[in-house]
Amino acid sequence: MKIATWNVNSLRKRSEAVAAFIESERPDVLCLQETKVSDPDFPAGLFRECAMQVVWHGQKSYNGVAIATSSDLADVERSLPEMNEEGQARLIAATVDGVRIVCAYVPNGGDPVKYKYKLAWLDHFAVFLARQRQRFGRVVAAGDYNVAPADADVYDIEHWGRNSVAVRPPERQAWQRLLAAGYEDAQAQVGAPPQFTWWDYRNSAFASNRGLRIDHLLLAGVACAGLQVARDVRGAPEPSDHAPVVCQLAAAGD
DNA sequence: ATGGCATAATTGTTATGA
Repeated sequence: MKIATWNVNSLRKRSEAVAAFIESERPDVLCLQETKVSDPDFPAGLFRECAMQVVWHGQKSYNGVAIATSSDLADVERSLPEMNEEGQARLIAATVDGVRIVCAYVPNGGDPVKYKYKLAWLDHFAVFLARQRQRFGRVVAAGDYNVAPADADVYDIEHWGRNSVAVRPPERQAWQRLLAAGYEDAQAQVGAPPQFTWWDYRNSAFASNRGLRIDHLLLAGVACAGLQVARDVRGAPEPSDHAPVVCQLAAAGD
């Protein structure tokens, strides 16, 4: 099974890019974040034309997540339990071919006022992931985590700033608690050098490869056989500021 | 220290992102 995750920064703005990515990469599962579209306006036809089923959980203007698959979707869940009072659409989960797929858009928390919400969200997410693993056994939790787990996941930690978003100790500790819920970073499984997944729109950050690795796939009960960042997608005209990450799962029993 | 750029909401300007 090939699983891709991509923060598209507006699904409607990126509809042609999404169709082109599906056409070229042919993922079995595609997790999308920052769809930025309310549920009645969700462009489901885009996925029908690609022969994919899709489920979504969105809101007006901000956030929004979706899971598309060329197979069948079952047992769909929306929202993180106990974090729904904020009304932020950041989580959707579904089962595809016996693998539980979790698609998450973790709060950015760049604003100090919102940082507490990010940390609270991550703590609830750790509990959610532990329960998903207990219930389903085989889980892939993909998405934009807004955490660069190590300094190697940052182009230049001193230039970015050790007190800047995505690298502060509390959010890195929260990331460790996600692993402690019984998950392994697909990146760690393949052992290759980490690749950035996000580059600022400003100051030619992509051209000079000043990026962060903040989009991840956490695995429980399954193994990653190959992991790639689709950098060409970030280099295309009018791109999202994130590139897709593509994970090939090892066949069951491997 | 701030802004750079992009997007959605609107249609001049603000909220948000990482």
